[in-house]
Amino acid sequence: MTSTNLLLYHMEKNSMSTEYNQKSLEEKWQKKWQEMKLYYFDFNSNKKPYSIDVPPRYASGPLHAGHAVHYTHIDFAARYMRMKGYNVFFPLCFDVNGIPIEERVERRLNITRKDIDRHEFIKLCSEFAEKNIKLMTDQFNILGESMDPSIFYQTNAEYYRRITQISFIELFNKNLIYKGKFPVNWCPRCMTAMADAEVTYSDRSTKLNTIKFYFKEDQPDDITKFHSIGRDDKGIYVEIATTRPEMLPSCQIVAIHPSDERTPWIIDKKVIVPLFGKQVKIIEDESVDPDFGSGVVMICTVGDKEDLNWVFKYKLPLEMSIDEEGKMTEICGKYKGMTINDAKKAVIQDLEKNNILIKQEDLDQNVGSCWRCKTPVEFINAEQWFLKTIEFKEMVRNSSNSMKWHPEFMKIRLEEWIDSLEWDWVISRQRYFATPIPLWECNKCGKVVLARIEDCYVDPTITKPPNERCPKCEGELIGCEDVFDTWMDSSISPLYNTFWHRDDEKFKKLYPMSLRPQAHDIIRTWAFYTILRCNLLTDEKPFENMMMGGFILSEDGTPMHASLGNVIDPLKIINEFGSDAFRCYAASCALGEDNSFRRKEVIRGTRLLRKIWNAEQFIANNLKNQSKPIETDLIDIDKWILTKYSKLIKKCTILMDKLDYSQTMKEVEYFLWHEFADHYIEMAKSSIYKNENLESIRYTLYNIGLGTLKLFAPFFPHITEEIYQDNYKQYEKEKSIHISPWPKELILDEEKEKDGEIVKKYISQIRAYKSEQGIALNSPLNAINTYSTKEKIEALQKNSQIIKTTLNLPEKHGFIEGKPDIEEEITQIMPVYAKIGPLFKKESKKIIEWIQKNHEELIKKINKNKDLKWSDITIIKIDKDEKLLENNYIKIKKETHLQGKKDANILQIDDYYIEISNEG
RNA sequence: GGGCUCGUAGUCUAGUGGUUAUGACGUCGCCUUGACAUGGCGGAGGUCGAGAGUUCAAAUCUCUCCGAGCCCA
Repeated sequence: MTSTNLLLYHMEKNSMSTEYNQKSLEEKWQKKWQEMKLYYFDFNSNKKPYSIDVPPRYASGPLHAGHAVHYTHIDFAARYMRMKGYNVFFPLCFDVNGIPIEERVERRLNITRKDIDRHEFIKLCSEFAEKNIKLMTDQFNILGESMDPSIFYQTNAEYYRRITQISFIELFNKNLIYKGKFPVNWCPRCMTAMADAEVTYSDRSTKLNTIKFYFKEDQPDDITKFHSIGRDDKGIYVEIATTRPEMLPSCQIVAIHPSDERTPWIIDKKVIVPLFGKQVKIIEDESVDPDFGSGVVMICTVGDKEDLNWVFKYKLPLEMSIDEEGKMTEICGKYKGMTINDAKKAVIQDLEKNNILIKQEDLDQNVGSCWRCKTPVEFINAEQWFLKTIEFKEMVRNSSNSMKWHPEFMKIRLEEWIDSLEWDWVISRQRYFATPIPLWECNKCGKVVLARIEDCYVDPTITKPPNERCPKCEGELIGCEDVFDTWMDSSISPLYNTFWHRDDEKFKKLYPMSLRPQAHDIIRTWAFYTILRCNLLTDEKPFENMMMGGFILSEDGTPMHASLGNVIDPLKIINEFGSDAFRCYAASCALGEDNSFRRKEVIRGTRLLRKIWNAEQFIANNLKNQSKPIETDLIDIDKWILTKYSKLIKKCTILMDKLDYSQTMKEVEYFLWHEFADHYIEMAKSSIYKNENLESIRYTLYNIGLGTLKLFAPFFPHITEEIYQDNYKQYEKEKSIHISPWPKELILDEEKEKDGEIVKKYISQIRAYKSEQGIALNSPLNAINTYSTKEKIEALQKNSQIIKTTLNLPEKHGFIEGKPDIEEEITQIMPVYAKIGPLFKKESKKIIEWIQKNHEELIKKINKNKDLKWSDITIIKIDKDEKLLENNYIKIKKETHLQGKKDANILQIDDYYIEISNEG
């Protein structure tokens, strides 16, 4: 059967009975939770707040599997903390400003933003984003996320941008903002400045062009003996390799490595830039790679970051050959106004025509490009606004150190980024759909007039300045047309969330926030900028805990890309398997590690859910029409399982506090399935059918049934709610499992636990034996006696009733200490390395070899004396004398020869001997 | 080129120094058993990426190399 057929089959089956109909119950609860307003943050509550700085989802399109997993992880934390009694602050929020949305709109309408009115364009962007917000709000709901829509925000709203602007004004007043003319990364397509953090690097192939630079002065003929120096009818030249011939007009110097054999001959000489006739000097510099190209390089302003270093080192003039629209500038003569690519082609053509181009070779190159549109970035010397960053490196580092990172190693990424920072943060962008920079400038003296805090939000392209004329020179005030980098908005999310500048009392209560969840690819942006800015504005860290999600890869372990067709749509998965099952996969993803999408984990989810359903169904059948079970005299086996259950709760609580979801779910799953269902329920049900120990068993079923359901609740909110409502709510006061308290440990009885483990293993081994023999578990087994060690027999005797009932042994079955009529032979002595190793260190190997060599003799001694002493190992010199077998220095293996009674067989399992009658 | 993470059965995975490596999926065999055949019981399947080192003892610690992913230059 295909999975779809299977699903249909079960859906049909389910509709006829009380079985688990996943899909309809998930939809039902998603709707009901909304009506119940279950997840609202209570501003009047006295409960301790647990506040989550939720990543505002970027409103450029629907959620993919990676988002779905990340938000589900956050939901685990929110649901857990709610059950732990916290007042959970879990806002529904969206990030809406910025280039990616502008870019989508431009592509969709096939326009650039300059083709239409600025405010018309902003409106189109806003409409596009609103559609996605609505779509994603539904998706969050379908995923079962418990976000609070009453503390909703979106970063393009005036109420949010107002806070961005106020934060800028405060930073400005603290003298941390400055305007500077500085070469910045520039995307010629998006026509805006970009921060270093927005530049991504990718491989592409290009041409390396070798060009002749003629010497200005005559050179001695000898010089042509060196490589890459030649002569033709126009004179002597040096060869220079470049990938950017269109940048020739801004060539400033030519450089060669000091140890190059040609250096003494050509240093300080002048060469002529081809096509442009400009004279430039040859200098020596360590950072030239002598093996690249001809070993002689031209330096232009500004081709890449390396060029920029030269600019500062040699104080080169910042002549720009490319303008902000990616076109050639004045200095490019006849190429002026051409695009970069057209200019490149034209220059190469002209070089060829003039016999200046020597050769063209293919070259693989790593180029910086715009992280959104992938256009290679250029450097533009432009006036931009900066936030001082470099001088606060230590502050950010200290702040990060005062947080708890999950996982810890992710902190290193932030530190590495801090160490590598060289420039302040360019916060201005020449775009439209973003928060306006709230200032005006005098067109005469350049004085900056800031907006008044009480006036924000303002749009200086529309709003009038606070003063009509420049307060200094009476000049005209021009509204700033630049807008903020979108990270300026998103990196104050902790301030917005905690009512900074909106409500002091709430701010004091909520700041710093409890948890910042995010993915590791934006550590250098969102995490870094948030820590920087919140510290600058509040002198305090923005959050206590950092939860770093990994990447979700496609099923084959490669990154998901629309172009590769390997993108996983979480809604398709949910449609097929349900969202609780999808959440099972999410829970299986370890924090901070990259996880492939594993359909198996979703399938594992469907099975686990059904197991939960069936086990709870069994419990419900035994609680029906009864009053709430109360604590009573518990039988030993109930104390066993309740002790294990209590230990489970303790363990899971620790794991959840560490945000270790995959391990928590594994623990609960194992307990429910392989302790509670496989063993306890098997024991309990035969007792129930014989009306034995009903009160004790019902108490246990109730508490473990409800408790494990609660442990599962953060992971599987739908199924747990359905079962809670049907089976438990009538006895409990909370209207939903998701606001009920996290379970507590009930009893810890080490002795009963130990006995219970013996009973469990005994029963399961006999059960396996029955299964192998083709005997049903509840069919009678005509076993007369069980023999074993004192410890085990005592444990079995204390639980004899439930054992006999479960296995259907005869009432007169005896548990007898000792052995039946058998012969035993010791066949092997096994040294225990963990005990012998630390005691004898380097001697260990010798001793162990000796024991193995002399095992026959040692076996004889054991048969005689029941044990060995150190003195029996004659190569050892040791003062103390211990019994080796008793103290676990050695273990023995025995083989048993049965002397069967006439009318019985003896079955040996582990160290049990079970006498089985041949009759009946 | 640098940093971080990962590499364990056909596939995925647990495993912070103790020699017999966990579990799941798949696979093979047996079983209608009073919650569940979407179940139960059992079996087969491993040079723990490669090599070297530390140690009485290494999947585990160290180094080198190889491969994957992410981040950065």
